Order: sequence, then C-alpha cells, then structure tokens
Amino acid sequence: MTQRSRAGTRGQALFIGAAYTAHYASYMDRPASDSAPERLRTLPSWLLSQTAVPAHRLVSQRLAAVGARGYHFRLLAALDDFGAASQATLGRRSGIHLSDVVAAVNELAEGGFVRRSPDPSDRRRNVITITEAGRQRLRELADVLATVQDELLAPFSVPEREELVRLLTVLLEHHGRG
Amino acid sequence: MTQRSRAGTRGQALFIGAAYTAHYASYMDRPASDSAPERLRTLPSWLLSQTAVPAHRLVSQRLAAVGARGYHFRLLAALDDFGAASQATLGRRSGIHLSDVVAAVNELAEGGFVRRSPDPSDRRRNVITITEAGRQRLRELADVLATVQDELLAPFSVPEREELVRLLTVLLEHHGRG
DNA sequence: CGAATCTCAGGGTAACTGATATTT
DNA sequence: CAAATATCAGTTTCCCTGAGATTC
Repeated sequence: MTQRSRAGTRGQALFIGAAYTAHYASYMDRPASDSAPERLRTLPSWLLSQTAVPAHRLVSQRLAAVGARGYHFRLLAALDDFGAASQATLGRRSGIHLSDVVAAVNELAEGGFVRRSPDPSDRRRNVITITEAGRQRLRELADVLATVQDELLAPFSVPEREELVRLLTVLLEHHGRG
Repeated sequence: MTQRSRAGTRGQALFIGAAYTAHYASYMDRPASDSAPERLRTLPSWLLSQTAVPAHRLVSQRLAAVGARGYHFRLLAALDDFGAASQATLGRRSGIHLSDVVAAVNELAEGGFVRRSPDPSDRRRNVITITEAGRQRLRELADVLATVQDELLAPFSVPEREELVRLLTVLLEHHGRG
C-alpha cells in the first residue's frame, strides 16, 4: 500500500507467497510486521492449498484417534445416502480411486461395518452393504467431524461460515475432475 | 428446506458430508438432485480439507512439470524475503519440518539455487544462502503459481476472490500451530 | 471382440516420528 | 548437563499408475 518496492515488478505472481507468509508469521521467528503484511492482501491458489494443511491434519488426527480414516467416512456416507452398490460405483460416488476402494472396504469389512457379497446378477461385481454397526460408526465419525468443524471455524461468524462454504462449494463443483 | 427427513435427527454433524456430496455430484453416477442439494448448504471442516484436493493437485502438478516441489518455492521465498539462515530457522520460517528441510535443501543445492556453508560462529549450523540462479528460479516458480491461481479462481469475481483470501488467511493465522 | 469389474503391487507428495551425533 | 542443530530412516494419508484375471 505504501511502499511496494520489488512487489510492483513481480506483480501479482509472487504474492502467492501470502500463504507461507501467514504461516511463518505464526512462528514468530522474526517480527512478522516488516515485510509480511502487504503480501497477505492477495489471492493465492497457494493459500488455498496451504490452508488445508491444518484442516487436513486435524481431520486425519481425530479420525485416527478412533481408528478411522477419511476414506471410511466417505464410503460409509456414500453407502448410507445411496444404498448398497458395487465397488466401482462406490468409488465414483465417493471420489475414491477404485484400487483404494478395495483396501478401504477390506478395512471396513474387518470391523463389521460393511458386508461384501457377490452380485448374483453380475458375477464381476461385489455388492457392498452397510451394516447396523456401520451406521453407528458413521454417526460416530460424523460427530468427530462436527467437533473438528467447530474448532476449525471458531474464528468465524455464522455468515462468514456460510460464505466460506459457498465459495468452497463453487470451487469444488467447478473443478470436479482435474 | 422442504423435507428434512433424517437430517433433523442427525443435526449439523452429518452435514459435514457436504464436501463429498459435492464431489460425487460431479461424477453424475446418479442424478445429484434427490438427496445431495440440501447437504450442500452447510459448513464442513471436511469441505475445506477436501476442496484443497484439486488445488493441491494442480499446484503440485505444475511445479513438478518444471522439476520443482512446494517445498522448493517455500524455501526460496523464505530465503528471498528474510535472507540467509540456518536450516532450523529456515524450517521455522517456512513451516517445513526440519528433517524435510535437509532433503529439500539438498535438492536446491544440487540445482545451484542455494549454497550451504558452515557457520563459523556456530559450528552446529549450516548457513543457507540463495544464489542468483535461485532468485531466478523463484521468479519462475512464482509465475507457475500465478498461472495456477488464475485457472483455479476462474469462477470467481474479484470481490469473491478477495473474500476467499481473507477468510483463508484468518483461518491460517488462527491455526498457526496445530 | 471390447468394456467393465475387482485385485494387487507400487509410486509420489507433504507431513510427521524417532534415533543419533555434534556442538553450544 | 540440557538444549539446539543437522542428518537419517521410517511411517502415514491420500491420490495415482499399471498390470493382471474374470465376467459381461
């Protein structure tokens, strides 16, 4: 705003550094005041990609604390929403790669949360069905995520949360397939 | 909005599924209209963590295309902004784990982008210095990221971009240390 | 035949853990 | 001695590739 120094020459491009700047500002290895602030007022793809780090870590940690992973929630939710399905269909619905569906379903089946049975009408397929234990597990995992959510979005007002969700949803829909 | 069905009983918690719902809506394995939309109007930590996936993939892919990684940009930017530093300091400034700084600095040194020299005043330390080639590399990577950014934020207006950046920055600052 | 399904083996990034040696 | 630094080895999650084998 005041003195742009090298900033002007580089243009918007370098300001992608905003994310990491905000990041190390919290480390306080040096007063963040001198060069950081100006960079923070910009629009980084980087920022989006980096902001996810704490969110992702939180989500993963909390799920791991109850012995689950993100894939488990996504699969159980897809099953609960749309009903039993083949693994390929399940993968498409949950956005999980087919080869990873195999492993995740193994894990879920081991815990008794889903049942894997051959499809009589098409012997290529396995039909995956959610069990009652699976539905309970889903509620448990949803509770975990709700808690994470509250912690994560603590600094925001309700309208701000809604706006954030709206923006992220647009983004997700716009980039459905990379 | 009309019929809430099971939604009411579960409360906010399960609506964390919004992200994955938006995700598979794009897969169109099934009309997304029947059960998805209502869930989309909510505030998921999950959504944040999942929205990053396309962003993260894009950033990684484009950096990989020029033989770089996210760590490279973060380290070079930290060096350019704050000057030469020990690896430990560099790690704190860039938010990169010390053990990963070692490997990334090796890679950067191999390309001639940084110099690693022992600190005469403290023989535990290596002083990392950015070279002229490193500064040029930084500009190159910044350009790559600027391009990614434009693609990623294509669906947004300028005020929307600013609001997104603001929200994400608040989030990043609020959760500096997980 | 081509296409879809399931399975397995393995790669890659970004983050983290733990152990160790050296120096302050 | 405790603390900081640097290094190395290994783990985890999520995403992806490629290759088989079976069935439609």
